[in-house]
This record gives sequence, C-alpha cells and structure tokens, in this order.
Amino acid sequence: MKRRATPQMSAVYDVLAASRDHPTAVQLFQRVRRILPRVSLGTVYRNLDKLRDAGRLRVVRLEGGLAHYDAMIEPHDHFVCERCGAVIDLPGRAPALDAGALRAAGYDVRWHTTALYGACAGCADRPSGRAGRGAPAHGQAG
Amino acid sequence: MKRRATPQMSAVYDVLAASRDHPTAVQLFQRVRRILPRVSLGTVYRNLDKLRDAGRLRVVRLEGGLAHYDAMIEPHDHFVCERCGAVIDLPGRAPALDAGALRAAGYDVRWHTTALYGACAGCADRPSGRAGRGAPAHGQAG
DNA sequence: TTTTTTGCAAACCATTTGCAATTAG
DNA sequence: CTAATTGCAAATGGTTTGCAAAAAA
Repeated sequence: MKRRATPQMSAVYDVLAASRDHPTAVQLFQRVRRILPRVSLGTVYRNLDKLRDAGRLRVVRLEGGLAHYDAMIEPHDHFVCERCGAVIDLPGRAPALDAGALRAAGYDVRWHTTALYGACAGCADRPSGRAGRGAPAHGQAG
Repeated sequence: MKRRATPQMSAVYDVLAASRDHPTAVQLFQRVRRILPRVSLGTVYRNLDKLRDAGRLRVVRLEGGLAHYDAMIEPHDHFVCERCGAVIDLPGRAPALDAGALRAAGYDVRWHTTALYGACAGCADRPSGRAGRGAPAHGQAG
C-alpha cells in the first residue's frame, strides 16, 4: 500500500498549516474548496487520517466532542475560550505530575494532553454578555 | 422549571456512582435497563444532562470523541490505557502551569483537564499483542 | 390540575465507507 | 499498466428532539 502525493492532500495540509484556529474537518473542507472546488468531504477526512498517521498533524479533542486539527506537532497545550470559541496554542506545556508515580506503579505512560478553559483576553474584557461568533459553553469542574 | 425526582434519574445516578469505569451513555443505558427494563436511551441522555447541570457528575472527553461520565466530581485527572481501554481516575491532579502567565496576560482561566495515555500496569506486563476487550488506539504526540 | 418527565421514533450531524471512475507512479 | 485516490452517495453511530401519554407535585 504505497502512499501517493495528490493535490488534494497537499491542499488539505497547506490549508491547515496556514490556519491558526484549529479548524474542524468541515471548516477545513470549506477552505480547501476555495482552492479545489471539487474536493469532497470524504477526501478531506481521508487525507486528514493519512496526515495524522504520518505524524504531520495532531487531532485535538476538546469539550463538545468535535475533532479539531492542528499542524503544530510539537507537544503543547491549548486554551479554549468558552465565550468566543477560540482555540489557542499555548507556548509551554504542563508536565503530568502523576506520570512518575504511575511509572513506579508499573504503568507505561506515553503521552498526555492538557486543555485550559475560560475567557480569552479579548472576551474577558467585555462586560459579560455573549461575545462575537463562537461556541457556547457549559462550565465544568475540571 | 422545577426539577422532579424520578426513579429513572435516581437509577442513572446510582448506576453511574457504582461504576468505576467511566461508562459512555450507551453503556450506562444498558446497565440502567437491568434495573428499569423500560427506560429509553433518550431518558438516560436527558438525565445525564440534568445531573451535569446540577453538578452531580462530570463529562469526560477522551480521544475517540465519545462522552464518558464520571460521578467523581472533585477535580482530578485521568489515565487511559490504549490497550484495554480502561479509564482510571488519578488521585492527584496536574496544575496547569501556564495558568499564571495567561492570567497575567488578561485571560480568565476557569478550569482545565489533563488526561494521560499509555498502557496500564496489567497491560504493560503482557508481551505486546492486543490485550483483553477494549478500545483500539492511535498513538499521538501529546 | 398543572407541569415535568418519559418512551418511542424520527431527526441531526460528524465521520466512515462502498464503489465505479480517475490518476499518480 | 495497476494500485492508490477521488467524488459521490449511502451508511454509521452517538446524541438530540418532537410529541402524545404517564406521572410527580
């Protein structure tokens, strides 16, 4: 099963790499269509899977359940604004404190994910009502 | 909109509270049916939503996208075994290191989630092949 | 009686998949 | 050529919702 380079795959990757907002598959599909008007959503999904398998992108699961895609593959955490829905890459990364204890207990810890939730700087400023376009938000004790 | 106590809601909560494995809604539905054979999946989902809104349970989103439910509401992290699919509550919790810097930058950080992935003690022992029943697993650079 | 909740079934929506037609190698 | 990939459409699978009947308050 040899892998082929196709314009669809390049477009999916290029569009994602140019995106700063961690788009969902459907959002990516809409953007890729501006370049390749005939791509199908299925092709976008298939290429996202291949790019993931090839380690060229990360799939990020956030509250809400939709898969978001991120071309930044170096380990890093995310901040999600519960008012405007923005997903922001954080520079550093939180170490998983329990990893040491778990390893001592025989666990094989391979990787971990951390996501912070709240209001981004722009939204935190504004009064309190709903901000611009974005995702709704249930609070939750993390 | 006053909230009513119903046997369905109690059953959903009791079954969840007695579960150590962070069941999905469908798994919970199957277990609740052993007590109330006529409950519907819709009722289970509606009661899970109400219990979440009432702060009596947490919804945990893990790789794979399914919603898992947890009656342990105190903040804590999770370990997910990529071989057998087990989801384990961790005693402590990793602090989100970036929270301080973000607050200084005007962000309002409300909560965060951390999940560790790898092989649990039981599975890490075994050779390498697939373990018991469980979820498959894509590796990913956290 | 009044209002919420249930059970059922249909609707939704993100994601996956089957297949014949294309296309890269 | 010929095997991988595409576009399209249909199928999945988890979750949500409309509605009339049932049941708390």
